Amino acid sequence: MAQFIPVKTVRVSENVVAQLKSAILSGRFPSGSKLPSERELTEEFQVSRGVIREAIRMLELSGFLVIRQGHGGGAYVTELSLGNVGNAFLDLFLTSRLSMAEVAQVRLFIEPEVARLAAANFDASRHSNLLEKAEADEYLPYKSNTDRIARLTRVHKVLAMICGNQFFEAIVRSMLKITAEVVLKVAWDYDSLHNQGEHTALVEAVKAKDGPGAAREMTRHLKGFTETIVEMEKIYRKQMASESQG
Amino acid sequence: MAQFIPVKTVRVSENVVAQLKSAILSGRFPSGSKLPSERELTEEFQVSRGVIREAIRMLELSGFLVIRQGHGGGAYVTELSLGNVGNAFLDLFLTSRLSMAEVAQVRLFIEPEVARLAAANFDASRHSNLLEKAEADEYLPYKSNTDRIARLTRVHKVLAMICGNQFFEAIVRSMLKITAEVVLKVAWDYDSLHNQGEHTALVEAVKAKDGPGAAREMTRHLKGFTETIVEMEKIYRKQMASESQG
DNA sequence: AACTATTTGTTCGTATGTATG
DNA sequence: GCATACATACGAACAAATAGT
Repeated sequence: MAQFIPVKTVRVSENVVAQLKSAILSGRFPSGSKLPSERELTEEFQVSRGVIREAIRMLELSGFLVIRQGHGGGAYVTELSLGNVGNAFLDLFLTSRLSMAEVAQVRLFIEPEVARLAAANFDASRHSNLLEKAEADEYLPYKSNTDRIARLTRVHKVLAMICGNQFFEAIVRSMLKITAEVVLKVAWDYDSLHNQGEHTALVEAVKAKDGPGAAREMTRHLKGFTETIVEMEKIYRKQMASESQG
Repeated sequence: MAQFIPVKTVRVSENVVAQLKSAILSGRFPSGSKLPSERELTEEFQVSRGVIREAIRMLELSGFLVIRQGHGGGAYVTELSLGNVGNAFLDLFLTSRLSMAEVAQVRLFIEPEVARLAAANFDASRHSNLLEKAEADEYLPYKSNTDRIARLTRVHKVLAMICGNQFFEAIVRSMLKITAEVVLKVAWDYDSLHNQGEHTALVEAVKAKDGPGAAREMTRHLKGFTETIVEMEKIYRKQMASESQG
């Protein structure tokens, strides 16, 4: 006898999410196009506006939509960003599911390979400006701490982009995001992390398309502050714990 | 003159999300505890139900909450799962932002290292049963294709767990998720991917705590089907494209 | 610079579904 | 079976933002 499958009472908003998502994936709503307005969607789906809004909120959070208010506004389909995986990783770190020691171990293994690939893939005409500017900007005056961190991580980001593998790029950016979170909140002793010209040899090796050299320099560079950043995590965790008391 | 910063009109539901999230992170709502009911939250935050629901929906999607209906139901705080990053990666793949070639390149680089770490970290008393069972189950009869795929990936998952770094584990599981998606939808020629006993040498090396051997076996194993899986992606993309027409 | 139209943002009241005891 | 305590869903209204006239 054929088994009956238990009826999974699925939330209406989940159904709407699934339909909209598959419509987007199928190309019916290409990147840049606009979804029907909330009121039109209520008619098409025959559900209330609250349901539509929940669905849109979820697709917005996943990075499929950006919402604009007002005349000509609405839900616009957008290119998925590599940054989204970073948010998921950051949440794991925030809940102490991931430790900085683990992040550091992965960085030490992956980033030298990324540097090697970047060197192999380096094309002076396309990448020179980007890379040189990233390094040159590092020690220019900065406005805010956020700004400061952004500059110190830029070389790593650019290399991840040049390496030609977006999976690697997403991973690297996630690790940088976690590292930045800690450094920013601890706000302590940035310059023990980076000496002036810390990235120079690395950048030179990449520009010379010297893969092994770039990998070696990246390893040296990362080893230089692994212990520091792991120490910073302890302070960070304490800080978070005490903030929640006060 | 001090620059004025444009007033960013933040959504009320975003504010609620931020407050709830920080309350959870602070430990005020530990894993397993229950948030106040929607109606109570309405009173505490002084906002409407709809806003509360949007906020809860977002926190649910991020993996912080599970919602249960009925008496004694409500929003329960839950441990964040490593699987969440997998969803973000899968979305990137679904939107063609990521190719299977990129996934394969990362797998070939990372999984041998994971195998090496797993071998180094292997503790017979804790891991033997898990690992042996994972391998033994591979060629047992299976009920569904989903079931089938789950079994073929189990050894990889177990090794990622044993390796002792959850960042690596999250990455490996993400790559397996994408691979499984393709294999499942193409539903074609599973057995060209895995010969009987494909994982035996790998598992033996790990049990012998032979790191380099485990890494070598993993490399051999992955090389064996890299081209196949990249070919399968082409079929997969075509299939998706034609489905959206019909 | 003011007006108007469109669309999201937010609220409230109400009704229904679902699981526990 | 029934009461209770939840989430789920609906509909009508008004507020706020934004682009064009």
